[in-house]
Amino acid sequence: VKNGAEKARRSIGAKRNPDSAEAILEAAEALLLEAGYAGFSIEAVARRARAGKPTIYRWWPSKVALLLDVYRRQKRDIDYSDTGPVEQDLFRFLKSLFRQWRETPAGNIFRSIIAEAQTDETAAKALADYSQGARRYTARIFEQARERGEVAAATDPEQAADMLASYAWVHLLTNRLDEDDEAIRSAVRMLTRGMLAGPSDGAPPA
Amino acid sequence: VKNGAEKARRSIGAKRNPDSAEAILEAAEALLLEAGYAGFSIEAVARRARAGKPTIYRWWPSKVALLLDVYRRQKRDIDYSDTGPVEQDLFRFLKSLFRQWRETPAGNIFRSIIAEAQTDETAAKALADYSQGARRYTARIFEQARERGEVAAATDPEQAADMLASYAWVHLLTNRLDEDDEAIRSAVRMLTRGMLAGPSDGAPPA
Amino acid sequence: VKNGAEKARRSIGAKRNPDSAEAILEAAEALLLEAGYAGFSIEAVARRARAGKPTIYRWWPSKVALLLDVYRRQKRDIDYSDTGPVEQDLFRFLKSLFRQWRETPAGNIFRSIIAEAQTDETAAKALADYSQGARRYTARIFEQARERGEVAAATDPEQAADMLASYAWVHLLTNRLDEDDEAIRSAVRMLTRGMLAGPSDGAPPA
Amino acid sequence: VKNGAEKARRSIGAKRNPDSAEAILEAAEALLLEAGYAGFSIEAVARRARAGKPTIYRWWPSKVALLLDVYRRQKRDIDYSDTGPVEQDLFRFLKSLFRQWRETPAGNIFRSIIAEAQTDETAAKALADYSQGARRYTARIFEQARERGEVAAATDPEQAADMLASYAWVHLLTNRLDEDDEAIRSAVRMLTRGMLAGPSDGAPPA
DNA sequence: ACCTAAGCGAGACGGTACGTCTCGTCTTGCG
DNA sequence: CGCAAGACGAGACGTACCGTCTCGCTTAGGT
Repeated sequence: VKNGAEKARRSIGAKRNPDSAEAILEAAEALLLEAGYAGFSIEAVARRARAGKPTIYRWWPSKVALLLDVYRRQKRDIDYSDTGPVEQDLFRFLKSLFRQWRETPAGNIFRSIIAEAQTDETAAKALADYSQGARRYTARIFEQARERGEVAAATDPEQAADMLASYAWVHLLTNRLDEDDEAIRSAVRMLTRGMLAGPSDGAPPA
Repeated sequence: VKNGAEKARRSIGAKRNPDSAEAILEAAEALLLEAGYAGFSIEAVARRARAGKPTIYRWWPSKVALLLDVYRRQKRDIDYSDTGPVEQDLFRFLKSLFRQWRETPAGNIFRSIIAEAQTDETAAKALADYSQGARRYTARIFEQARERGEVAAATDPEQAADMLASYAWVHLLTNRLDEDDEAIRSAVRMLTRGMLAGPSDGAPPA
Repeated sequence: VKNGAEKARRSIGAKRNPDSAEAILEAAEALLLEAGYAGFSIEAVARRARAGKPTIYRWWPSKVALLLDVYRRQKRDIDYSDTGPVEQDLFRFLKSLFRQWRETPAGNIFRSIIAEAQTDETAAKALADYSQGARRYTARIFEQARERGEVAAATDPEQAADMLASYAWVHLLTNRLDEDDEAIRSAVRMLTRGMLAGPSDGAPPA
Repeated sequence: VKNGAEKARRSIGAKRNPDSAEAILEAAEALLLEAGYAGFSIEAVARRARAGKPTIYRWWPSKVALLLDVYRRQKRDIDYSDTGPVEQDLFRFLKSLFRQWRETPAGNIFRSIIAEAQTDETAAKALADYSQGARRYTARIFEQARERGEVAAATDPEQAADMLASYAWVHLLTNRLDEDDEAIRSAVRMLTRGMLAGPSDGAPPA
């Protein structure tokens, strides 16, 4: 990224050197992009970033913590608009999330994180923390809809966000991010309107 | 399983020794049950099965192949009853699925396969095949419900099964298999009735 | 040594803070006493002395320099009495030397210096200087004995001191400082009377 | 040593590959020769021998064990002849030992071993075992002399060997392997005849 | 009845990565 | 300018597995 002949980074005193953090995150991202998760090791990141391993371990207690930081560092371009109607909001959200996961390294990084969490206890914890935060954030779409009176007062926004995220995660994990608009809309419809037969046979009551 | 003092297995001539295969699969399964995917290594399986590593590599070209064999060997005991009402069927299904995942190696095995599928192409293919089959199978609950007129004719059973499976998978992957009955019932309700506000504020239209 | 709750030392201006030097030397000494040379690292000394590593490096350019300073700081309490008879003098000398090496940091410090001198040129020089001095000093026991006519006029006091010191050093280096009195007396006897068979079969000629 | 393009060594079955052992010992020796003890690390040996670190740890439990093996592997050209007279035997022994220590890597290797033993517990043990063996071996010179009636029956051969070895070790450790013949002869004389003044003033009783 | 072929357990091999330790250098911010 | 503090790049430590190899054995099946 910089010129290869750059000077070795040094300590800048008894505080974190942001250059090192930057170099480490960049190296991690590049490795994930070039060689996938298989090529991603603390050793390799250190080598590429010209950083000492202890420097990485100092700031990222585990591989996943680093991975999550790389994931977070991706420029987000997710459409979280919660202006309603809710079905439109959800469609836009899923559409833009799938696109980002498809077209940037973010998707593969997040897949790696989920995979790692199946092996490593601390990874599982880190993922749980992260996904709870994300869930809470997404829940705002449902909260706004509830305030607008669009969805039933009894709806639990977090539960709804959980359901929504599950749908997205599993599509990511099974390489099905290329669903067409109709499939996504249909999934949203099931979440919002359910599937029970009614007077108008499942049409929205209103 | 057998007595610990058993004789060392030997070759039974120029053909595969089924006792060894059995011992290897059993050891693998036990490791997955006891320590999860983290404790699952060819080295550990060989040690526990008192088998040579080459014997494992001879018959299972990769870790994933062994994993998949262990998975296939699992006995399923899931309640797929589709007698209706559909919400009851779904509740029973999730309940028994979560229990099996919690109490047998199946959960850890399945988690492992999902994790491995993020890296390994074979695993991805196997997972795709398997999950499509499972989805189709689960879809029967919704098909039956449709035939009984319980759910709207427009409901896509596979799509519904996909949604249901996503909810289950993500709970497995994030160590949330211990949801109480009310949470499961609430998730089922969201799938079946949706969340939109109606004349009776979210009550089922019928 | 001091109360653990003491305030952090600070600079006392643009000159060396003797408190820090003192704390560093004390910490180094304590570490050598407690854990031997294995536990002696600049890192550990700094930690224990609550000093910054650069402070140590500022005043002691190398590990060896600090080691030598710690050694010089040791109080000696060796019985150098040269009143005769010479075998008694030598026995008392070895006895008190072994005791001091066993019971104070001096033994570990000296071992460390010898070890370091095998690698480090400065240490080798310092050790050579020191040991020559010590040899000359010890030689006085033999000189006095010669003046008293106790030992042969041809005896080279420095050579004898060298032999004596060698015996002591090697016992230090091989953890054999706990020899009983008889073993020490026997060693002294070999030095003084030799081992050749004589008219009275090894008895002193006189 | 061999041509650099040699094939990678492989396992030769469930038993030690002597080629690997050889390559490791050669690499270790070369490193000690070229860079001294400072450049000697398991890591470096493995790199140079094109061996895996575990292969080294499998056969040499510690750095010193390897070091000792390298030392033992040196072609020995020590004159252990015990034909008498004993003073001649001892002179020849010391002379040839000093020469070997001076002119081959053996001296520096042995210095390293002694140094390492000051730090590492297992090293100390290994050195103790080795030096006891060597002492017992050297003691034979004195035993033979005793059988010939040359030295007093009360002489303890091991004690004498200890004294002799101490003199040699300390000369090695303090870079004094270049003593001239007279100094060595004089040291031997002190061991054999002692220093006490006698009727003939220290002359041999016989 | 012999011989060959392949499977078996065992375990060593060259590697790579792990997470921790200490090294000696550097900067900061306070006094 | 000295000081405590502590981050930094570097690299060794000893361990765990990886996937491959060869050994010495055992048995089955073809001749």
